[in-house]
Amino acid sequence: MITRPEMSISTVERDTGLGKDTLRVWERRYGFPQPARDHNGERVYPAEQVERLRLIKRLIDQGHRPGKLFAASETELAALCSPCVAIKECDPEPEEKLVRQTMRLVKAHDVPALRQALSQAMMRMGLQSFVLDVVVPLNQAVGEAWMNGEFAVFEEHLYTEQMKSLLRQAIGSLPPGGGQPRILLTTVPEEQHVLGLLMAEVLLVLDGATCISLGTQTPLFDIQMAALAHRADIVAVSFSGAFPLRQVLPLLSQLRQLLPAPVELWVGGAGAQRAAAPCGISMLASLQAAVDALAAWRKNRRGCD
Amino acid sequence: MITRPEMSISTVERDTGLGKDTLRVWERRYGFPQPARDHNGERVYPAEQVERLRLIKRLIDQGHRPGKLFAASETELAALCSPCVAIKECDPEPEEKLVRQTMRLVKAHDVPALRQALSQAMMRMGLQSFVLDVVVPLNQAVGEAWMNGEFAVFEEHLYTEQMKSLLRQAIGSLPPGGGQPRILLTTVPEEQHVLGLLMAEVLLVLDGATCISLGTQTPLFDIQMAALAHRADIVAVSFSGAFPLRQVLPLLSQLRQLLPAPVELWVGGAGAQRAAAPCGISMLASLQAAVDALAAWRKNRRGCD
DNA sequence: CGCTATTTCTGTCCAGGACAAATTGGTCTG
DNA sequence: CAGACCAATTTGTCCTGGACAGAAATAGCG
Repeated sequence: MITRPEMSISTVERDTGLGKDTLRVWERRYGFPQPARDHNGERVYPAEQVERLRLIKRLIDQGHRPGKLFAASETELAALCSPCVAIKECDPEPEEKLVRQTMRLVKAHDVPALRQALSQAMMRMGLQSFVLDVVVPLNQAVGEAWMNGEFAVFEEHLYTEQMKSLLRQAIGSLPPGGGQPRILLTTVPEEQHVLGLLMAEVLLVLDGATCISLGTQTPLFDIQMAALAHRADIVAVSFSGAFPLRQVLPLLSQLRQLLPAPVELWVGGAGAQRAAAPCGISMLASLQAAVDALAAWRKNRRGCD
Repeated sequence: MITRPEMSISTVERDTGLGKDTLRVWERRYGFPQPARDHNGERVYPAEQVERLRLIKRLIDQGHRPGKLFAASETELAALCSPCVAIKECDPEPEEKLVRQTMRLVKAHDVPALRQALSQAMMRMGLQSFVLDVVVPLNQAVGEAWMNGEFAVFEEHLYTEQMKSLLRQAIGSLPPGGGQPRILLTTVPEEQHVLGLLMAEVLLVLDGATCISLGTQTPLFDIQMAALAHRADIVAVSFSGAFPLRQVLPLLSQLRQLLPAPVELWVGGAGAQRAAAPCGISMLASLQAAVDALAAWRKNRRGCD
């Protein structure tokens, strides 16, 4: 039997990523959410309101304004489900078939088949093509499916976990490569999505760079120390689409200031595509851009030395 | 040049894991921390106070009372550095040597050598012994080193990342194993440490169980849905030592209530060792206990069927 | 000494006010 | 009409200070 427990304000904060203050001020200003109160006067959020909050959060992270969102009620669904479905229709390539098959397997919870299908495709297509032509659109498709409610959170987790495992294994099987440049990969605190980092690492190692990955959520100060300790030529950080856009630029400026001038700062991920690049920071709009940037670095460096 | 930026209250919250409310109430009650104020009257924490807060948090998570901690000043250091150093002295086993070597390599930031040393040891000792006799004490040693300030955060990240990579690769190279029981592995929201889960997965897969990992931070409700969708016999969650002890039991009770009665709930990790087990929940004090529990499950199940 | 009742400790919640940064919209000028 | 500049609005976060429940510690008693 499935029960939907009611949630306290801190549980909702954890679950939606919206701060307590924000939740309270929305209630005060917009009249939503409107939680019940327990015997002690504390807010108790019904599951359906939390669901809606998650949706709203996602849309806000995409650039919508809260004021507009709280006005509409059914229109939201339209604004939500619509994006770029049309593009897919006219794309019956083999990669597209693989994407759809993968989605089906995730939905069917068939882990062995999922694993095998992805692994096989990777072998067949080669790593670079697999990452660029399959993993990228797949991530996007999974993200959209989650937003539409077609995927539950645990299904997205399942996919992510399998893909992480696969990419890590691929990286491990590559020659360690002690070549130039030395690239430090990580994310800032609060950003826990690592898939983009892994994809980048695959491509960069394939091109002979030395990658040192610190995983996610390294404090800025420690990124600085790590860059020095590992004599990194480049520090690469990634922001997912879910990362609050407002915080991106201040964080990058601070990090840029912390790093020595000769160390380049590369920024990738969906969050990077929506922010303007301050001086001294390379915003990479795609993974291909990262590969290009690597080539450019080498060309430039050869000229300098 | 290394600069130590001053932090806003939300930065400190991110960095220390202490809530804004807690920080403010500590200031009000204990007089620490005592941040400066910016032109707008907002708190600005010096880096040294944040450092101290991190330490205090760690000690509180270990069971110390805040009231005592705020009283002492130099005595803390003693209470901090002391634990179980003595035990190490009388343990010149080969595993112990490997642990120390690994610590040295992390400290030297020598990624290739670190990778090779761990990989070699894994091959030589075999997976099970490697996990039980090397990874477990190594994790503990790294944790302690971090607490003592011997390791920086980024060094701990580096170690964790390498170990995750290694264990994942090991799991990938094992036969996928479609045997009984089917075990769903994950952590609750807020708990982002995955190493314990990976270690458990290695041992359980080695013993022929089918493991489905959802990675970290799955909402309870989704754990429930995943358990049903994957027809799990067992749900295993892990709590690190850094997880607020107070929240463990309520979360477990709620999860236990969500899961069907025949599905067992196993709890591991340092956080599990310090909590009493409610009815219907198995607290596993060690990884060995997990292996034993697996054997017990099989014995019990054979009797039932 | 073991067990219960009371007190202290401690984290989290609440209300409602304030403010700065970002966005929007309007107006004026070239 | 494009673009620059200023005003109004929106919006997230911070603040104070009070309250309270549950855990831990202490006291009291059989």
